Amino acid sequence: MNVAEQPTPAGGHLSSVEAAVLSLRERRRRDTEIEVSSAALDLFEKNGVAATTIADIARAAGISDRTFFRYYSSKEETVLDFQQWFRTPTREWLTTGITDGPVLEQLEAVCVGVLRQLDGPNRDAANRLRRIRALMKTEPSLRAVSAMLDDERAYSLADQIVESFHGRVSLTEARLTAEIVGVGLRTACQMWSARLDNGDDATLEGTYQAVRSTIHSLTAPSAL
Amino acid sequence: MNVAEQPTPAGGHLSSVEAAVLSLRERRRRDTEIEVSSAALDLFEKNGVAATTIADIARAAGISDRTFFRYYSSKEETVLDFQQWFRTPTREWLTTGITDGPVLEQLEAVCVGVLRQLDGPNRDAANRLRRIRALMKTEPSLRAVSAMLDDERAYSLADQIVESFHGRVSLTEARLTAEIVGVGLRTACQMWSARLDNGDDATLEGTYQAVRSTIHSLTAPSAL
DNA sequence: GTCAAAGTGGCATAGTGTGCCATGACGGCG
DNA sequence: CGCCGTCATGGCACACTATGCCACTTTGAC
Repeated sequence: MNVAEQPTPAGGHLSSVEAAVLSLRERRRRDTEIEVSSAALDLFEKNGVAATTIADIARAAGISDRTFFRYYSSKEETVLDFQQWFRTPTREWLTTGITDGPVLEQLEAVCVGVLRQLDGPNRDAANRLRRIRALMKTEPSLRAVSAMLDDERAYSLADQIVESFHGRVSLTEARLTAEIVGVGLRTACQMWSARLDNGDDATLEGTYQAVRSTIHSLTAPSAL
Repeated sequence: MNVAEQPTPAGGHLSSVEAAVLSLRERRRRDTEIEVSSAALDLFEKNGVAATTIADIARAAGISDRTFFRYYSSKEETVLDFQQWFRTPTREWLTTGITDGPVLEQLEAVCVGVLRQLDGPNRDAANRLRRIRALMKTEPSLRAVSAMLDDERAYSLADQIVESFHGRVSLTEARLTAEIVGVGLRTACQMWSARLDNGDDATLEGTYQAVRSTIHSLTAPSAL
């Protein structure tokens, strides 16, 4: 697992395992993705999301409008693809790492692993995440597309869980598990970003743990 | 509260208190909304969402394209406005009905009240909800817009909670509360719709209670 | 009846999203 | 090296989405 040529690429994409053997084409695609994503983020910060057109982004990234849509299906997605960070670890868990403990805890452990990466070795990824979260505070269209993507991800994650757990988990449980983790992650990111803006130094992992325990205390204690 | 002229309008909109004194303008607007919403639902069921253009809907509803955008900002929203059913009861709770019990439970009680309406006196609203849920199973764009609206609603609901509870609830708790209830409602609607498709007869309220207890058991029991 | 406010439709225009096709680069193979 | 299937790109065309502007009508208050 010797990652030499890309000591974490500019965009802040997680350069975990997959950097192993990329063909030239794949590497160029990766480069273009980073170029587009990073150009878009700059433009969004400078002019706002609404005032930035796809043509602007494409020009700044050195590609044609037509090609833009072969990479992303909307301008908002260009900066929201950080959600992919969870995809590979999740797939690995589902294919080889399942234990017989509670599903929710296992999934949370996977996420904590990713967050720990962001707190530690993957600072530029975390910085990019922070810039995006800052934008999301003032850009409803980013929140909208983010909600869309989150939902789609939770939807398909639930299906994968049901399949991988082979009947031990109902679809309802899987859906709720996926959604609860999603809510937690989203909220943790918001809080983390807010705390950093206040001058405090918070970690993503720590913030997520706090959120987790808040969820716990909200749902559990009310005797009923 | 004598509702004479509209014994629950075609579209299935909740005709609760607000039907009291509507000016002519307001009533015509309501009528147009129902006309559009109902025409859109028919077209979506017949031709699919993607194949239905805004021009189609507008023509079917007897308005111009330009006017369409003064009612809804996308074709998907025309059928997803049922989320508004929760708005009035929620506002009433926040302005006059707050107790000092746990926030989550209070909000859940509000939602259960709405669901009970749908199970009982407001059958046509429930039927409309079911048609929409059926569409959502096969129409990703509807799910996408729905996720967008849900998120926006949760976002603003959290702000309102913080304000109304005047410091007794943190923003984080409010956000999580709003999101958890949202997740529960969404999941309950899905399950309810799925059960009806299976021939079982489920109530929205009962399904929601089941979801609620599943959330409870997912988050609480893992000792830790 | 008069008038301000609001709703409506038509027009123009910017931006979004996709199919189609020609061109050129990649990568395997003889 | 040179051939060729595969893939990525850019340009073009086209349909749809979305909004601003303006003229016209309706509503509702005086």
